[in-house]
Amino acid sequence: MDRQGSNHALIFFNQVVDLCYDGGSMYDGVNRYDGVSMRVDVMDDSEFRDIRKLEILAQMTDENFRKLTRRAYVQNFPVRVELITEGEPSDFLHIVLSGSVDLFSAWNGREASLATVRPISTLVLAATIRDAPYLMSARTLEKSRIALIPSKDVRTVFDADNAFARAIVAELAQCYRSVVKNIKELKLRTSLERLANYLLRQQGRAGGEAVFDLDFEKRRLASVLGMTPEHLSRAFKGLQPHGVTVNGTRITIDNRSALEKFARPNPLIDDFSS
Amino acid sequence: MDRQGSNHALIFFNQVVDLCYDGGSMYDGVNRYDGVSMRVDVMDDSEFRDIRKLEILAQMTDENFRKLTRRAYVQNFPVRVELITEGEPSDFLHIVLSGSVDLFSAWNGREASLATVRPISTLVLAATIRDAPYLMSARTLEKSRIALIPSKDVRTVFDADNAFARAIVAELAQCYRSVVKNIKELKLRTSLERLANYLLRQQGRAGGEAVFDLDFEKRRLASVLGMTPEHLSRAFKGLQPHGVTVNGTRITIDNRSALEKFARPNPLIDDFSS
DNA sequence: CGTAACCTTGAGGGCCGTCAAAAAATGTGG
DNA sequence: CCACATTTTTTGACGGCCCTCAAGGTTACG
Repeated sequence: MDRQGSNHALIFFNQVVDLCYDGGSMYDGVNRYDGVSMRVDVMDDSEFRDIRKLEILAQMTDENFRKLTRRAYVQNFPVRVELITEGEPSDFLHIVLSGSVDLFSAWNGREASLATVRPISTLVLAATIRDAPYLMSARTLEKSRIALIPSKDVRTVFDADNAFARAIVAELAQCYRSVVKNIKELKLRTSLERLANYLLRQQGRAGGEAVFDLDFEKRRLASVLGMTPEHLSRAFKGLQPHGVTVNGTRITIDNRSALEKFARPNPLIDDFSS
Repeated sequence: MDRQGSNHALIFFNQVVDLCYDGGSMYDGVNRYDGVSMRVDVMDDSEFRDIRKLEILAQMTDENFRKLTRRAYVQNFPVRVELITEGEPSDFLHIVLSGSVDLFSAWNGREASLATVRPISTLVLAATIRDAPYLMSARTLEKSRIALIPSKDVRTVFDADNAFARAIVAELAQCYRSVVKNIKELKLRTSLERLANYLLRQQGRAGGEAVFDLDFEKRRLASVLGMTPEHLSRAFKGLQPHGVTVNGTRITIDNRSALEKFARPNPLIDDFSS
């Protein structure tokens, strides 16, 4: 295992040159951001273990795992770096190891957040599998550590390793279902109802406490929920009669049953697990 | 091949008893609909060939195909029959052989169309794979012929047949991407823009003719596009300045380039193929 | 401590939904 | 094929939801 790690180290640094300092490379735009340099690292043992824990990688053979990670590398990105851009070919499968990433899309001068990706999971799996252009762009929401696996290697191993292929099906089916829930929410609920249900879900994730913090800025929350920041601000006021108090990013749910009565949460829209 | 067909015939009729006339079966409610009886048929040779053509079934071994279709059967449904109901366990993988099916969802007294399924493709693949409850309901839009494969058999063969598993990944990735496009459309476009782009797509499907017919009723189109029928009626008027004339279900696009200028179609939202 | 984000608040207006009723289209039984 | 009932579509009036623009307040960060 140690030797693998060392082998990779060399290859990773080759990749650094290719990917970060070459003129025409995918990531050459990164250095725009305040002159912050991206640290590119070997994928060390603990990271190997982290990645291996990913559901889609856990069951595959060691040999195929090695094939998959041979040309892979890990990189640290500062906040607000655009990792991928919609419309471009999907050169890499990205795996978020730490931090968080915003998936968004733009059209005709407008922009909308579509999802947030947290560790440890993948970006743009579907695009990689279909060898199709990205449908969404991605940018870091905070300092993030991200593994990049060449899409071609993913497809090669996908064709060779049945456990990997099956794991990907499960992951994709999960992703599909979560997007369907998103559409249902957009088409069936008003913005006030979406906010109310979001707060209920968030409270659940925060351990059910009556007081908890929003886990990202309101401007983004507005976009995720499909509304403007101004409207979100008013929507919070609109939930006061239903037992919600807001102070900065701190939310207090004084009366959960009242909020539930208004929000009418539904497992077929709000459950993340199934 | 003939012998296969005959063997299945007997099994199908056993299934008929189990599924259509038993008190507690999934489909016993079907006969509610105006006393119309569902015709349940053997899956004859031509239908075998049709199903086999389905991308997700084309590559699998004959033996696994037999396993998959052993307990499967084919049924004719009249218009407006609810085939599946959201929240119920996914007992069958449905394959639309002819006709068309509306996928929709309801919450809190509201209802929205989410997609239309046309031959030859599957419903609820993700639910079947994950052995999870349906997220959407489905009803026939017209007289339809539908094959039903027990979900358990799908999962069994999925575990045994690698070609099948891979084909399902491709199909799921495709479905995922199409749902993402749907979300982008909802979040980034106004209803007028959604209608304009829908007309451009529809014109393409109709062979590019300047005059073509809508392929389903306006009430449903409104729901698919995320608006009310009344608003759709006004939206059509709103597109007149952009070169669109409407007469009943007949659409005339007098000035495609003007419409495109307004609609700004984008392959990352409007392309169905990629 | 100052700059630059972000958040809030107000005013105004456009988009879009609801309700109601008339017109048109569709389906049904004789 | 016609007459009738039903459903769909259209139109009008109205109101609420939600966006835009602008300004002031707050927070975060160098």
